[in-house]
Amino acid sequence: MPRTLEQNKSIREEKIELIKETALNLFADEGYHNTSVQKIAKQAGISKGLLYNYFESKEQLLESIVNDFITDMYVHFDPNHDGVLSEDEFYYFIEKSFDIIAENPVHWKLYNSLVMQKTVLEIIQDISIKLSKSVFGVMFNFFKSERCTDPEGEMLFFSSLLKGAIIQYIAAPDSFPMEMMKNKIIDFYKNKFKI
Amino acid sequence: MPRTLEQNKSIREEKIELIKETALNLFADEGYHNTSVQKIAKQAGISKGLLYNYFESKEQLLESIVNDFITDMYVHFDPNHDGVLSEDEFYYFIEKSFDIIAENPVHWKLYNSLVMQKTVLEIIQDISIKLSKSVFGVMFNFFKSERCTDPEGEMLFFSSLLKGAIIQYIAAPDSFPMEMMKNKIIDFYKNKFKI
Amino acid sequence: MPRTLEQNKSIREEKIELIKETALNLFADEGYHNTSVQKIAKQAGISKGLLYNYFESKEQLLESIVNDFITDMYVHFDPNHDGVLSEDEFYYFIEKSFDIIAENPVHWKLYNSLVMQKTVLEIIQDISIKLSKSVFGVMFNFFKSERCTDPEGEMLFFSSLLKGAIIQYIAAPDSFPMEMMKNKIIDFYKNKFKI
Amino acid sequence: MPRTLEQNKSIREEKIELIKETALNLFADEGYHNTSVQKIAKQAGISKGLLYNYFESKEQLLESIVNDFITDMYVHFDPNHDGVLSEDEFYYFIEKSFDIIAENPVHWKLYNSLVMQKTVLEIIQDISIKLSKSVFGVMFNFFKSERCTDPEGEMLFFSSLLKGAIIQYIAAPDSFPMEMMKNKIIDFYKNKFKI
DNA sequence: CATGAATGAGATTTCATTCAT
DNA sequence: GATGAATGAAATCTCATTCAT
Repeated sequence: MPRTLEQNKSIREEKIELIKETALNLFADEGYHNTSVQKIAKQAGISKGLLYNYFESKEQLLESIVNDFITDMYVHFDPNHDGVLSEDEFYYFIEKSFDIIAENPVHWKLYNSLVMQKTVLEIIQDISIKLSKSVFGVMFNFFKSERCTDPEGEMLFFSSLLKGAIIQYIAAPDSFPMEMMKNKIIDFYKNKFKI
Repeated sequence: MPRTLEQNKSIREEKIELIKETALNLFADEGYHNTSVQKIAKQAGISKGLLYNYFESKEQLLESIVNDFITDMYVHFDPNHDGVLSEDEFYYFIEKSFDIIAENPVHWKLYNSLVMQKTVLEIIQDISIKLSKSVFGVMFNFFKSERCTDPEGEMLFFSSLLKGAIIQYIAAPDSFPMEMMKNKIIDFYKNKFKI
Repeated sequence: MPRTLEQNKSIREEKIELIKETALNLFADEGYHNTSVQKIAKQAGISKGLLYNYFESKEQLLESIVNDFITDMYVHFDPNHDGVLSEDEFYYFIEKSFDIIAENPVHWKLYNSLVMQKTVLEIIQDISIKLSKSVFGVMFNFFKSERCTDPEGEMLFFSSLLKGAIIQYIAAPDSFPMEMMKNKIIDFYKNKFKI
Repeated sequence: MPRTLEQNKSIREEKIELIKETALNLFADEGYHNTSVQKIAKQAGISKGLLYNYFESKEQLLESIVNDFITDMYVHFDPNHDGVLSEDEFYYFIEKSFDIIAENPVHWKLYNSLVMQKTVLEIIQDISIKLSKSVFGVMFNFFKSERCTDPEGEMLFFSSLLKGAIIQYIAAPDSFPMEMMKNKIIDFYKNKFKI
C-alpha cells in the first residue's frame, strides 16, 4: 500500500519547514554565501538530495524563505491599508514593531544582512522598497496630522530610532533590554505630543 | 637600469593601496564570500599572482583592510582616552560621527556586514566590543553628568538614533539627507538639555 | 473485491508497453544518457517506483526495448532463412525495408543512435553485425545470381543507397518523400537488370 | 620573470587544442552525455580546473568543437559560392566528399550522432540546414543542367547514396573499402550521363 | 499493484592558492 | 616585481535506485 496523499503531504510540509528553518538560521548567522547546502542538510539531518527534491536550488531556497517572511511582514505592517494612524495607533505601531522583531529575530537578521548587499537579490530590494513606502506613507501622514513642522525630518528621526534599536536588538537579542527601549521611545513621543 | 629601492617601495605601497581599495568595495557591495580573488585582481587591473605577493591569503587581505579601518576608528573615536565629554564636545561628537562615516561609507558598510556574522572574524568581534565599550563608557558618563535620570536608557536611545541614521545613510549614501539628520539630532539634544 | 489474475496480467502488460513506448521515444529523441528515469515516469504518467516494479534498471529497460526490436527485425528480415532471393523478391525486399522503417521510425532512430556508440551496449553490436551479415549474405547471392561483375561492390552500393535513404527518412519522417524514393530505387534496379 | 605573452599564448593554444581533440574523440565514441569532464581531463592529462580555464562549460566545449568543424566544412563545401557545377566538378565533388570525411572521420561521427538528437544543440541544427541547402542547391542545378527528368528525385538518390556510404565508412573506417566505393559511384554517374 | 520520500554516488562547476618563468 | 597556467578541494546539483507504507 502506498502512503496516502495526506501522509505524503504532511511529510513534505514538515520537511520543507525543517529545511527552511535550518537554512534560515544558518544564513542569518553565517551568511548566505558561507553556508553550504551540505551544511544545511547535515544540520537538518537529511541528505543533500532531499533538499533538492523540495527546492530547485540554494538560491530558490533563499527566495522561498524570504517570500514567507515578506508575507508575514505585510500581514503585520499594513493590516487595513487605510494609511491613517491615530496617536494611540502610533504607540501601538511602535509596540508591534518590536513585537514582530522579537517573534522572529532571525528572520530580521537575515533580512538585514541581505538588504545591505548590492548583488544578492532583487526580490529583497523590491519588497524592501515597497515596505518602506508603505510604512513611510502612513508615518508621514501621521506626523503631519500631529502638526509637526517638518514631517519628513520627523519621520527620518523616528525611523532611525526604530531601525537603530532593532539592529542592536537583532545583533544581541539576549542582552538588549528591548522592553525598556520600547517604553523609552513611547514615553518620548507621548511627552513630545503632550506639549 | 634597475629601479631604486625608493621606487620599488612606492610601487609596493601604491599597489597595496589599490588592492585594498578594490577589495574593500567589492567586499562591501557583494559580500566577502561572494567576491573571488580573481574578481578583485581583474577589477584592480593586476594578476592574481601579484595579489598573493602582497597578501598571504584572501582572509589576510580582509584582516588587513579591517585593521586599517580599526586604526582609523580609534584615532577618531577616542582621541585622548580621558572619557570626559562636555556638552559642546557631545555635539561635536555627533558631528564627527557622521563626518567619519561620510568620509568612507564603504568602510562602514563592510564593517556593518561583518559585524553581523557569527563566524567571519574574531578580530572584528573583539574590536567591535571594545569600540562599543569605549564609546558607551564616554556616553554613559556624559549623560550622568547631564543629570539624566536614566543614563543607560538615554545611552541606548542615543546609540539607536545614531546607529539607525548611519545604517540608513550607508545603505543609500546619495539619497539620505545626512546634513539635515545631523542637525535634527543636535537640535534635539540642545532642546533637551536646555530644559 | 480483488482483481482477477487476468485483470492483473493485462494491467501489467499494458503498463509495460506504456513504459517501453515512452522510454523509446525519449531515448530516441533526447538520447539514452540524457533521459532520466524521472522523465520517463512523468511522461508515462506513473511513478518511478512502478517503473522499477517492471524493470530492474534503466539499462535493462533499454535492453528490453532493444530486444523487442531485434525480434521484430528478424521476423521481417529473414523470414525463411533460405538466403535465396528472386528478382521479384528483391523488389519486394526494398519495399518491405521502407515499410518496416515507416512502421516504427522511432525504433530505428534509436537503433541508429546506439549503433554509433562504442560503449553503450554489446547486445546492439552483436545484433547489428548478425543482421548485417544476414542481409548482406542474401544480397550477395542475389547480385551474383544477377550476373553482376562485382557483387560485393554492388552490395555496398545498394546498402549505401538504402541506408542513406533510411537515415534521411528517420531524421525527418514527415518531410522525406519516402514513396517517391522507394519507387526511384526500384525503377533504378529494374532498369539495371533489364539490360 | 613572467612568461612572455607569446609563451602563454602558445601554451594556451596547445592546451585548448589538446582538450578539444581529446573531448572530440570521447564525445564521438562514447557520446556527449556519457563523457564526463573528469574523463576528458584525465585522458588529456590535465586537471578539471584547467579545462574550465579555457571553456566556460562542457556544453560550450562541445559548441567550440562543433564551430571549428563547421568552419572547416564551409571552406570545403562552398569554396566560391557560385553554385555552378560542371560534370567534371561533380566527379571532383564526390571525390572531395569522401576525402574530407577521411581526413577527420571522428568529426563526422560526432556530427552524425548530434544531428540525430532533437534536444542537443540548435547550433548543429542551423548549420546542418544551411549546409544541406547550400549543397542541395548546387546539386539541384547540376542535375537540371544534365537534363534529368526529375532533378529533385535524382538529388535525393544521390544524397542517399553518398550519406549511406559515409555512414558506413565512419562506423568502421578501417574495414570499409572507401576507394572502391568512391570509384563505383563515380563510374555509375559517368555511365549514366554518357547515355 | 503503486507511490514518492529519501539516499548517495557522481557529475558539473568554482575558486583560493601555487609556481614556473 | 609580475604573470597567468595549473591544481585540487569543495561547492552546487543530478539521478539511478531503494524502501516504507
